[in-house]
Amino acid sequence: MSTAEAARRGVPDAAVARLPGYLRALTALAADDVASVSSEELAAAAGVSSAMLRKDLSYLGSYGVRGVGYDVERLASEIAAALGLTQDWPVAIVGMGNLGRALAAYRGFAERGFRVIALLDHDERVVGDEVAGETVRPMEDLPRLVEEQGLAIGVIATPPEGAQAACDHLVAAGVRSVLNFAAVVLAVPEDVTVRKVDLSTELQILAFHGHRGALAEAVAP
Amino acid sequence: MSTAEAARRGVPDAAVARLPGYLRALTALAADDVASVSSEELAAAAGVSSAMLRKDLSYLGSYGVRGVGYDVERLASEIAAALGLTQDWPVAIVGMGNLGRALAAYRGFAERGFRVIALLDHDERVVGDEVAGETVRPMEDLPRLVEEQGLAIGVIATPPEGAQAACDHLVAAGVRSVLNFAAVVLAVPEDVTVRKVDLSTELQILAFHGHRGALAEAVAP
DNA sequence: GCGACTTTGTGCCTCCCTTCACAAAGTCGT
DNA sequence: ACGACTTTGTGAAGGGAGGCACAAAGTCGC
Repeated sequence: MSTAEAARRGVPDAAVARLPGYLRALTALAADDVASVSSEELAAAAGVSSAMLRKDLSYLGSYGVRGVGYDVERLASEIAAALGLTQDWPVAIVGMGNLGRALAAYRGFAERGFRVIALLDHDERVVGDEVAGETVRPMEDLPRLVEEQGLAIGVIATPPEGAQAACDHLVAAGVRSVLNFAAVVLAVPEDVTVRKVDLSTELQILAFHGHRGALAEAVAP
Repeated sequence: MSTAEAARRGVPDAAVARLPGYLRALTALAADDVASVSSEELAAAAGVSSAMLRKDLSYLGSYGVRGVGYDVERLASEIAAALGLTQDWPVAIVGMGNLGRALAAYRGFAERGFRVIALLDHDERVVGDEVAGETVRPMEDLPRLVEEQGLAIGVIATPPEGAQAACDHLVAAGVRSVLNFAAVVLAVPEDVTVRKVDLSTELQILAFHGHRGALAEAVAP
């Protein structure tokens, strides 16, 4: 089964969400000059069960060797290919408030072909400011960024009120992948993919578990 | 069914993860002086189906009125109670690099009873620095923060190499809820809840979808 | 006070994901 | 060259979550 076939048949979303974890574990192994790894070892490194790892990898193809395991370099490159990480992914960050500036300064984006090519804000008082060595641009620059630089991913770091407008700008310019840090549900055409990251939600889920743990203790000590 | 009963019976994790979204939508409605809302309307605001919303809420109890809908204030307060947001949740941020400083400055934490009570770092060259109006403390302060201030949630914003050590410090001090921004899988005792937020993973998932979209187009235009 | 209407709460069904378990396949020692 | 051993890849079973559809329950108008 070729990579193209696998992509056409469709990898379950749940499996896709784990692939980056496998890739990271493999990269770490490669850095330690490990040449080969079993599903058991790799699964432990990625924090999943070995059966799940094997099934996930089987969606991509047969890249292991029975009785031996997986070639680290080879598997890493296959996963990277499946994720589409062989190409460059230009990223723009919209909203230069506290969070936006933090994201602009954060090095995590630079990994794996994600390049922050522009910082934008709709507020003309912020446009022109220098943030993390880049000049903040107006929203009107978006269409040009898409056409001339192949901008593909937009990161929304605006306050909740401005998020939908920012998203609309991105979509109108042709961006079809959005990472949303604002605490709102964004409405988008169905060919646009949105992923949401919300610190407040995460904390509230943690609160539930902490709360629940304390309660369970009180009920059945 | 009382809240305590509901908590004992157990709300599915998938439902818990959506409760913060409902709560946020309700808070927005309350701010607009809306007194009552139907499952259809609330579901739309939270971006889920009405059937799912009703099922999720049914895990908490029967707080709706048939033929009418839900009382906004009442439901908000029931969800807040279920999530454990009636109490205060002191939070500590560990790791004062780029990301840690950003999180310290980010106001999103202040919502809903989450108070950042301490910023920590293991590097003595950073300890004592002023970040977002707070003095950075050494890791050794953790046990005291737990005992004297009820510290309950730890946020890990260290580089990947230091994340496990930071987590061990938190757990040893008695923290049982951890929000992990580092790109590693943390090993913890089973009574500790860890949630992971990873920008790189999110971007890679977006890359997959962008990639796949382009591929599907090429195959069947 | 009663009937028509609205909207919730939930039993049931379906689908997808995870886990189990084993046959297939390849390696390594002799 | 062959047999014992290891580890993958996958068919089948099991479990859980989401959607459907309707009975139950309460409101509102008359």
